[in-house]
Amino acid sequence: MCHPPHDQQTKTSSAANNHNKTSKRRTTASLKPARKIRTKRRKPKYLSLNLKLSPQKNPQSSNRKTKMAIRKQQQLNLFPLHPENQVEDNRDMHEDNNVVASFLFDAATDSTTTLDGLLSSTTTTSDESPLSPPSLTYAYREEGDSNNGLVRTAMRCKERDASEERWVSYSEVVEKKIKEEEANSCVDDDDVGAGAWCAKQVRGQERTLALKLDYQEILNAWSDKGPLYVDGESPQTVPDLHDDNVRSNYLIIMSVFLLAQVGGVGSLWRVPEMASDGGDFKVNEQVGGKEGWKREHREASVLRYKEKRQTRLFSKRIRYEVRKLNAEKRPRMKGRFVKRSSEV
DNA sequence: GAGCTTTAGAAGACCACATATTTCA
DNA sequence: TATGAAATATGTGGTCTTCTAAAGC
Repeated sequence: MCHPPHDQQTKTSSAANNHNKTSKRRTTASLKPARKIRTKRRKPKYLSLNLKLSPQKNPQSSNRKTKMAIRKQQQLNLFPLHPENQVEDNRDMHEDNNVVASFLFDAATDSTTTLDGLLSSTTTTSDESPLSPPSLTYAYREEGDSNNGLVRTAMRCKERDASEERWVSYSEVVEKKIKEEEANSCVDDDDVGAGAWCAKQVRGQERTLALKLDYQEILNAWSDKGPLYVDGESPQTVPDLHDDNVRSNYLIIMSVFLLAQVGGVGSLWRVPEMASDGGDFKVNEQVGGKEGWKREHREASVLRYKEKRQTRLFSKRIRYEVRKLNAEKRPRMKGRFVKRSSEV
């Protein structure tokens, strides 16, 4: 259950208690100097939307204001700004995380790779199936052989040498590809469109092609596929990952989120072509052209996305206002509901 | 740098009960 | 097939506890 932000009063009171205890200890051990005041703030342990919630609540003091501001900076950016609205603040995060992202997605060296394959395959090695999509595990096995190596690699991101840059901008690759194809007089204008996996074309070049995700493209592609949340269904509804269509869409969402977190928005994958029925994603080597995304459709999608983004709400969603009212009226003891007295 | 203590804050548990949903006759 | 009763599931908010990352020693 997702609760609203904790009551500040509770926090302050418990903090006050702690301080009392501390001061007591200090008096007994007065010879020792008091601890220095912390200068750094801890990072949030878990992903929290708390600061996205109810931002308009009246702060009770400027102290609290600054506290909240500091904490806000620490929150993960669950819904990062659209690339065009990004500001410089993100730069540091990108610098820190791009290495992780590059390593995560560097696995995609085969043109047959799909997001599905990339995310679901965890044990494949090049020995087992040379034709199967390269797995994330395989990516790490370039350097190690642990099954959970990828995770460790991600965690170890700080240890990686910054000079070990493997991140290849998709646009660069596409440009190269287009130039090559233009040189061969067989270029298709729209080939830059969503979802071209062009590892084949660049294989053999100096660098291994990294699987890239075009963040904007994915969001645009998703914008006309309905909300991320399943409105009107019970909150217990979870994606049926046995359903190929659902799984594909779900994986895309997760990819967007993951990329937003670890890779920023600077350089991202291109999304595979989405079928017209909104269901499956297909890797189509003949993407673009007349069968691919039509310009008008894409513009409309972008518009829809922008509109949705403008009107996005971060407040807690109350499904049943009546229950809220009832709960508010319900008697409590130390925050817990208690039985109503019979006289009422 | 390892190992310990302290601090602070996120997350989750807890409660009663009205309402929603499902099942069955 | 329609209806109603019974059974079951769900959601709601304030406070407290637990857990744990980070800082300090």
